[in-house]
Amino acid sequence: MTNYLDSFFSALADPTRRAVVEDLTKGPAPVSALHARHDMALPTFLRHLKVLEDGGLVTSAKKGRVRTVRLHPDALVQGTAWIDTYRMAWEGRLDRLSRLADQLERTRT
Amino acid sequence: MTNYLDSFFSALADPTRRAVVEDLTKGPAPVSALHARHDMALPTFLRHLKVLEDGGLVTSAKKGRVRTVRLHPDALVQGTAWIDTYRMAWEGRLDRLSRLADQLERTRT
DNA sequence: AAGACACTTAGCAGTTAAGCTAAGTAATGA
DNA sequence: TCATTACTTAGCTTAACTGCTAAGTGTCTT
Repeated sequence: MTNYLDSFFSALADPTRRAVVEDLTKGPAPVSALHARHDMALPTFLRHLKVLEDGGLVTSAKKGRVRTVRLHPDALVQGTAWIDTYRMAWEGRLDRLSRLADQLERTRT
Repeated sequence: MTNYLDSFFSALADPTRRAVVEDLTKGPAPVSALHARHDMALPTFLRHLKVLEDGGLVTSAKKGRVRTVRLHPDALVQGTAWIDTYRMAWEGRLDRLSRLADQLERTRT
């Protein structure tokens, strides 16, 4: 019952981490550049990056002394799959409800 | 910087709570019916329902001694709005990248 | 009126999360 | 080679989360 969705959604449940995802849509960036716009200690920030990486949202690679972080391809697509499934089920239900309402309406007139 | 997305995403970061959302796509249900399929104490389960309600995913109303829980209309739609925004930005970027790749390809030949 | 039913509240225990500082390692640049 | 840069690791504190049990409140049902 527990799966990668736990870590995907908890990764997004924090404003700092969502801001990082937002930044990364502009392109890959080194840790230090990402850290620059957040007022917190580097080790704390690195923990956030690890959470994003564990959640499958970003990947990173180190070259020399610089670690470059980038959005994981398809991360957001795959992550929304769960929501989309139940969103469709729910919206389908709403559709059936309105068809039912239409039928009742027609029966009455 | 902190907003309702924090509680929306953390509400979904738990398998029990996602299962409840899943159940509710079939229609509204009383607390006891939802609780029946989860092997945990009722107070614990009620806490999960509260997290879902705080996250704007479900609403509930009590009639007599029964509390009926239902999916909040548009909850999943609104909740995916954030992801969709950055998903589009990211996919747009990928599109630009592939156009660039095409151009480079053409330049070389 | 009394018992059963459907939550509800209160409070406790163990675990995980988010922040910090201090100290360490590996790669550059002068 | 020595200092600087760019992380990295270790360890600590506080707060929040997830589970429990025990006891309480209001609503039926008989």
